[in-house]
Amino acid sequence: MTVSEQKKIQKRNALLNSAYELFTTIGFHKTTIGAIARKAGVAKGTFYLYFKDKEEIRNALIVHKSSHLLHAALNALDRELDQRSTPMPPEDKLVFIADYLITFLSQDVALLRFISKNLTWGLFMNSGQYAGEASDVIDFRAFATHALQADGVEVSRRMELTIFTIIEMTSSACYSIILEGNPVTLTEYKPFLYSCIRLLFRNAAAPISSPAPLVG
Amino acid sequence: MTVSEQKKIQKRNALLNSAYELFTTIGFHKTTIGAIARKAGVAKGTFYLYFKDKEEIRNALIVHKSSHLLHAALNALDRELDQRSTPMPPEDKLVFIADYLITFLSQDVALLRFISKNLTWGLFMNSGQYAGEASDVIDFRAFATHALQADGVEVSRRMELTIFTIIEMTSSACYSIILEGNPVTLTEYKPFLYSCIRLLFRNAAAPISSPAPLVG
Amino acid sequence: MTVSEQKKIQKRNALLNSAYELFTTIGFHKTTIGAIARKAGVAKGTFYLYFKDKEEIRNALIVHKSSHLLHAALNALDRELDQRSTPMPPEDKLVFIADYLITFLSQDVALLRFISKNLTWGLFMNSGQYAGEASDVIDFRAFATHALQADGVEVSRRMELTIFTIIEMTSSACYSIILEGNPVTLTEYKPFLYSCIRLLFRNAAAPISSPAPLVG
Amino acid sequence: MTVSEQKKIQKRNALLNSAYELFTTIGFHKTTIGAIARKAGVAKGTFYLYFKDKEEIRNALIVHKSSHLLHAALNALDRELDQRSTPMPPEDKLVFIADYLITFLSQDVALLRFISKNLTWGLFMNSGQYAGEASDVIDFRAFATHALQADGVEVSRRMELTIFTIIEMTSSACYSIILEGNPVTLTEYKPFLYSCIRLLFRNAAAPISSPAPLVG
DNA sequence: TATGAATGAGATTTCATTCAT
DNA sequence: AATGAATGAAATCTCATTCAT
Repeated sequence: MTVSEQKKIQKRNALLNSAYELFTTIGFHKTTIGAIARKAGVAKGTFYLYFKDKEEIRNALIVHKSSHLLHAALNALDRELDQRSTPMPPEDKLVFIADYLITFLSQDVALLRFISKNLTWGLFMNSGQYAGEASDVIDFRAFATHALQADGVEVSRRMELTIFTIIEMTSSACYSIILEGNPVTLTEYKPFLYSCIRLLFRNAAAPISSPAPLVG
Repeated sequence: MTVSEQKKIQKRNALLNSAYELFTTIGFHKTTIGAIARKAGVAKGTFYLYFKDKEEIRNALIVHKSSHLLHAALNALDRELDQRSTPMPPEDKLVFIADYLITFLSQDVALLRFISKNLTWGLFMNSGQYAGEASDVIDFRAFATHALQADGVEVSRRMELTIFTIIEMTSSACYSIILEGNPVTLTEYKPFLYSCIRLLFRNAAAPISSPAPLVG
Repeated sequence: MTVSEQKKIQKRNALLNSAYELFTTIGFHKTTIGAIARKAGVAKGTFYLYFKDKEEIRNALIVHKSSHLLHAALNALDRELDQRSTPMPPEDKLVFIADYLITFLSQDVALLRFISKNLTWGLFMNSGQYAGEASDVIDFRAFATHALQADGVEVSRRMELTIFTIIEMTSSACYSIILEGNPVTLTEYKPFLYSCIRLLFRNAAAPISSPAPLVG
Repeated sequence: MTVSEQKKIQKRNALLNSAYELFTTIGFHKTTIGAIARKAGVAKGTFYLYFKDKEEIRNALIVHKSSHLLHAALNALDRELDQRSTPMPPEDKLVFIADYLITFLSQDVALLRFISKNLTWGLFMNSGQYAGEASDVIDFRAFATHALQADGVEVSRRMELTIFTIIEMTSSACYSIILEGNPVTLTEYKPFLYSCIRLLFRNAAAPISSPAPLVG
């Protein structure tokens, strides 16, 4: 990589960091391109050499941040698995990842607010156009399918819907609780949430012929 | 009510309708106050006689729309109950209301998009500042507590959390599915979702010592 | 007319005058809307209450200025006719108007440069879209036709083409001479040009088989 | 000529062609130097090694294009003369060249629009500063003088003015007609225009006291 | 010579808000 | 109470030009 290429990457990163900081402090709409450039230490026109407009830099950030986050969670799971002598049941893995993400985001509210309810979007959608150079972005659904199959779990249609539902439930509930502290504290909510996750997961994993009795 | 008071209310409503139409078609941030006034057939300055700024009219709309929606759901439930000879179990009531809301919103995507993830916010929060003159807004949590108690269900802490979780899960999942048609169609998803709601509800309603038999 | 309507017209005129002065001194493209507004003593945003963009104010000016000019020429002709005891032949009227316009424009080079080669455009074209409020704009072709017919001249196809050709020849040649002083002075050129006009006019007015004598 | 000199000329030509295409399609003012360079396949900075600014490349183009055009017309006249057994009267030569130019430009409206009313300017003026390296540019006035003298026509002051007037009349009228199709079609206008040219020319060539017969 | 990243002045345009009528 | 002309700050985006490589 030439020196000038390095400089370009540095500038791009400076712009991304600057934009992230402004978006999370004063908000997307109140952030001006001039402010992003100024904070990044470049001229206003330079911004346009790297991004078409504010939307583009926001999308790049969402992809970038959510992919980073998921990687961190998976790495943490790997480390956990390495330390154990016994295998971890799939259900526990699910809860482990959920717990990692929730804990992480509760400590970085700015990040939570930013990727907010875009988490699913960020992960499910970006195999497509926005992945761009961030080719390390993960298709979470494909990943989960693989992981479960590797653990001997049959990924039925029902299981797919369950995964989807768990993600939505978890992200939405935690978003509310972390940001609004309502109706309980996160500490109090966590065990309850995990029991819900386990409940739903088990129900999906169970053989249909002997289902958890759903309706009387 | 004097004629001039009637005129004031008419103007206010014209502004609200105009704003709603613009917010749902071209978006909140791209909607200008000038456009709202023009569409409502009043002068720009008149806007400021009724609302402080764009935020204020948006909040008034959220409260107004979500309260209307919930009232419609409750009315529908009442009509259903009137027609039955046998009482309806609380669990069925929950599913009935969820089904009403989901069906309604899937037929009015603009409304869904508008109140979007503000549903909880709109209902839980507005006992406070935004209820304002729209004093008919419902505190859904209080309502649910009352309704369940009236049905002889003990509203434990666990039940409260369950209600909260069900609302988050339902609204978040349906938002994704209706707007993105992903990962399944709404028709396919509904029965699955309702089985999840029943599962969570029963689990909360059941005595802890003898949990709803899950599986395995 | 209310006071506020008067003020609006004053502002509009202030903007037109300001734009004209700047267009003729520093040129259309180098003139900024900010400068027009500043010179007119109004805020930048006010410009946009009166004109869509720079093009629009330019077109308004062309129409305005060329229509004024033509009216002045016709008024001068009327005054001349009033003073005479004998009627003026059509050919002389043509030369009179040409002379008036050339003399006038040679004394206001800025105006000449501005309406420059738009004279024909300004007069022939603006029956349509640009006439706008300047409803006093003249359709020169229609006018000439009428005037000639009133003098008993038959306006044949050949005469129409002659009028068109004379206008083009006169405006184009005078533009070059006044602005570039090349290849002769205007004083030297005028008698020559008028003889050309007479030559072409007589040739069109004359019966084809027996041409009008040129000189004498 | 060294290889590097050849490359320089190629680059210069690439820039000229690129600029011409852009000027004639999107217009001079809307064409950016970046676009010219990109289309020519060179870097933006390279532009400045060949031309000072946009004005300079435009002037180079006007000189280049109009000189080419005139050469083509004169070559066509030469070929015509070669094919004839009898000499061609000067008046016919004038009409021949006018016809060649009009026909050519009506088939290349982009070129017409570009050199538009700059034709005279391009030819009369460029003996001076803009001729530059394009030393093949013709001084049309000098040329016409020579040609007429060679044919035995005395080039009086009156003849000079006539030539000038004919050029202005022809270019201005044809510009209007070709670009606006107004007030007649070119096909209909041509014979009329040529009769005007002949009329003016004969009038200049004839002894003042005994005018040339106009028609027939 | 050639490059093209970087610059930053400056142009256009929008719009919330005020205030005289 | 209602109007809407006027404001002018602020935002977006462009582009001629420079200069280090």
